[in-house]
Amino acid sequence: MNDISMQPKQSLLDGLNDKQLEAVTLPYVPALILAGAGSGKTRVLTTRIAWLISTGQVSPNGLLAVTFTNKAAKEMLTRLSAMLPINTRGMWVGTFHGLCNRLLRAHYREALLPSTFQILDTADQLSAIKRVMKVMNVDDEKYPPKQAMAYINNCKEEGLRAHQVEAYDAYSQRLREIYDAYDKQCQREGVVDFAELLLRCYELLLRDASLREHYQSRFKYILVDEFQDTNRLQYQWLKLLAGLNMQAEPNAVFAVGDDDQSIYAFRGARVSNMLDFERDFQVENLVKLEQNYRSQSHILDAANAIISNNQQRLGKQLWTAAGAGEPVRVFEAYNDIEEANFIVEEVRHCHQSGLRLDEMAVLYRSNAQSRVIEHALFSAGIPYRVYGGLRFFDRAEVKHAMAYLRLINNPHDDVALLRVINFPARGIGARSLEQLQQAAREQDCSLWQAAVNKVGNGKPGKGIEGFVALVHHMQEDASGLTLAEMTELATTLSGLRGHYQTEKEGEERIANLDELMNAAATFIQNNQDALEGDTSGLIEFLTFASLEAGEHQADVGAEALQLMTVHSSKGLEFQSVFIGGLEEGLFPHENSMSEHQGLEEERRLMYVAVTRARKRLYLSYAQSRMLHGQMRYGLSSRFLDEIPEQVLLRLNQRASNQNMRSAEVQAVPSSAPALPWKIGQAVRHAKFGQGVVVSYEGNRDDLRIQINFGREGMKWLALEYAKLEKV
DNA sequence: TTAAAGGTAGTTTTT
DNA sequence: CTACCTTTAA
Repeated sequence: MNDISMQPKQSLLDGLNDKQLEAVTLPYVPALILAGAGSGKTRVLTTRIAWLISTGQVSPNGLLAVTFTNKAAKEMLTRLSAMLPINTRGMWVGTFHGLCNRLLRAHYREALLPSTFQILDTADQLSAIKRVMKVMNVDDEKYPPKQAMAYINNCKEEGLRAHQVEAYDAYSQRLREIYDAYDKQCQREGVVDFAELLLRCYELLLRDASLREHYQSRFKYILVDEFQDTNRLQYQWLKLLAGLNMQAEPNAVFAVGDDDQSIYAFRGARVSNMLDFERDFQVENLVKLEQNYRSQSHILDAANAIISNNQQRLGKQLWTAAGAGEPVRVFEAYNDIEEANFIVEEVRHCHQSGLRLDEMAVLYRSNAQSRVIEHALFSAGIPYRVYGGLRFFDRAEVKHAMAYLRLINNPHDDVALLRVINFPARGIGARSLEQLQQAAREQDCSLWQAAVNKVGNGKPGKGIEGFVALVHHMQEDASGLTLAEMTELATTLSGLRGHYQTEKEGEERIANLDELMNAAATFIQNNQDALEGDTSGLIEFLTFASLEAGEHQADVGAEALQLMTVHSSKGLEFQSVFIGGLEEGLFPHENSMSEHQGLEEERRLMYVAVTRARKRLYLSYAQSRMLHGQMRYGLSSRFLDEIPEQVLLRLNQRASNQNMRSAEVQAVPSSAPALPWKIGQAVRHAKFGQGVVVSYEGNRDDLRIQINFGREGMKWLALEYAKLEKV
């Protein structure tokens, strides 16, 4: 079956450093690879797979490699194809969700799912939860649906079903009831949410011993990317698949991660899984990849210095063979607008001296910060690209078209039905929908079944009858068509196209519907051999759309400056990097202060940001900035103070805060009493240290002053008693 | 059934 | 300030 040469290709291992080589050629043992930023992590992971296969230690289908994003999985497969003369299609390389989906499709009966089961994305899930809550008569003021969704997802990510969750007070008991009812509704409608894919798969393997043993003996080698981002359920799943405590020897799990780059605790990631892994699997091979091939040493010095302030670390120090390079540039701006203008100017300089725009990135802690920067870039005529907008399959018109396709696949999919039963409008208002839902409840059936029971096969025209006839019509016409033709059918017959043609700004939407047809055709082309002859590939395409929502931004091609949050910069690298908004309260974000280990996560975030830069790094902050429609005065971020002064180049330093501002401040409070301190004035307090005056409250007799003390937080002080001195 | 008005919240995000 | 959601009115 595999006619691969048994001798290791020397070229495969060429150019690896000692540590990388050690990791790649580890024997059949559990291993933890601590891979620093820019240390060649992906290379080690893929070379390990290629080495295992080409030396005949395992066949391509005897290993499983799991990642978090489709991008990472795709990257791995591409590199593998380049290294090995094999067809990588069919290999178990994919995301947690993708692999679980694959397993559930293969064993849908054992998993108690219909063969047509569909996947709910976040928006679908929220609307499903709202529906459950309405049926249960839950007060959505007291129980916001978003919160209920977070509760449900958290439970699932902890591996807990409703009956396993502890709930002592009435409030959480109610949440538990919602969870239970929601799960039942999903089961009834044949849909699963993202977390369900994993939990369902985990439970299946736990319950079905023969299935479990089959996969345990098949996947002797398991490789995990970004291990620091795994949540509890994902780790449990891995342990189960590896046969930990079930076999004499667990399978060889090769976990690659970087505790210093763990920035997703807020969505359930547990860095502690790394320590647990070391203990649970009795790891004797901890390999640290510390040589960095990306940045010059001033940048690494800054990164190392920052991260060394964290207590909870496995410990690691990046180094480079490249030279010291340029110093880290620091700019203090008067306000957010000046900061943006500074960035624009520097980008222009770099660009003029030959650096491509897409070799530069502006990073920020929160999306709101991009506005001002975008404005400045737009005025300067510099092309830019913002990451993180709507993705292709998330667009409303695409979701509508997909809902019709879902109904062709399975009309009992209530989420899909509700999305389009009256879109385009066909006279089914809230009233008739209410009646339909009532009927479905009474007959304990899907909305579609209730609709059919009511109107039979339906007649063309308006209302529910028309809708039933439409879906029947689609289903009949769809048989025998290719996927692209089916998509065409769904968008025209439904009236979607017609609807957007009459709409003012419908042109782009029509273009997206056309693009969807292209996507369908491309999908079939790319998956020809994976799809069996007689299927249209509809189910597979629907799954693809849910699991891979596509690129974040539209025009990937053009050369443009890259704008993104620090989170979305993870894994990327740029010649020049700008990190803006380095102010207490913004970065580190004030909300993180009250979170458990929140500051350490912010620091890791800063570490990720700094290590994106290859040659040049700019750090900037503003003395004041517009936030929530209010002027905010902040101190510079503590992370700046953590960088040794000798690697910094301070481009400017303002003597003190009030100089620039006095003129403006005097004009603001017309009716305010004479104030001893101006807004923006830097002050010192005996207990809280240095801070900045932010605002006042009260009248002459009872005047209170708000001061931003940075790391001590925002304080209100009675002016009468507070002992303040000017700085 | 749509449009306008009002209210509210406002870190980070992949699947 | 502004984007988004819900309610309310035509």
